[in-house]
Amino acid sequence: MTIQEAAQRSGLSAHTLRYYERIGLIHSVGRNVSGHRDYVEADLRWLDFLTKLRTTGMPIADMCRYAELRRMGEHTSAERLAMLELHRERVRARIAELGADMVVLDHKIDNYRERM
Amino acid sequence: MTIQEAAQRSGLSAHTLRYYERIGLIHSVGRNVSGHRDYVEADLRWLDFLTKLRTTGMPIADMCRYAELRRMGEHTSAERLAMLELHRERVRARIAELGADMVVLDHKIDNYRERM
DNA sequence: ATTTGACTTGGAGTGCACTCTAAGGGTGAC
DNA sequence: GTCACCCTTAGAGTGCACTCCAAGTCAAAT
Repeated sequence: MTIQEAAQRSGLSAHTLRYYERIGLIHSVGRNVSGHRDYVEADLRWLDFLTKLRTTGMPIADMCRYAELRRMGEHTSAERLAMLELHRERVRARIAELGADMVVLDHKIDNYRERM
Repeated sequence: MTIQEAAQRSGLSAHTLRYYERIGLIHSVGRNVSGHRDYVEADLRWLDFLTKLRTTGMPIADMCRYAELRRMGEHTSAERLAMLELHRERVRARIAELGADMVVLDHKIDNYRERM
């Protein structure tokens, strides 16, 4: 799969895919005879997971750490699990915060409606 | 109220308060005899509201637009209401997205747990 | 009277996450 | 074979939202 196809399917730009590889988020994408990147399904699954971490607000630096642990093998599972659990807690807190802020927003909107 | 007190109570830094004023987010904070900023309760309430918009992800540019409409008076209520409703919709979508992503995160965590 | 420290301004600097450019090489259609 | 268009790399540039700095003013404490 070419970088354009991978970009299409992952929702990331080709620029971003190269950038992710450069900083170590994606390890060893294959190259074809002419040196072009050749993505496989496993790369796409990993990209999807990375994208989930990103859209839920994990910093790139943490994602790099996670990717590094993953490359180091099975014995890093506990640390990876801990990272995910901490992240989940942050996402949960973020959802709660957004929910609370939306209540304020609702009130503000009600006020506007009443005055009109 | 001094800028330090306003910073303390709003949760923003003094740097940020000056920045917000410079870009037009906060209009005409009073000055005391020596030219120092002198915040009043109404400023604090406005800052709290601004902070809600920020933490829910509204871009600074949109907040400036909202602040500008507010300064223009009552006849801009409809446009401000429309902005808030659009923003609320985005926040709702964001909460939904985070919730969906958290389900994936939960599965991933379950997988780790089972394998250990 | 001098020191300390908080304030003022305009403008420069920072960190993050991309995003693009330049220079060069490979590939497929005509 | 040549044209259009893809790919490669290292490195520079961008946009956002702050965050800090320099130079100067002012007020209270010693």
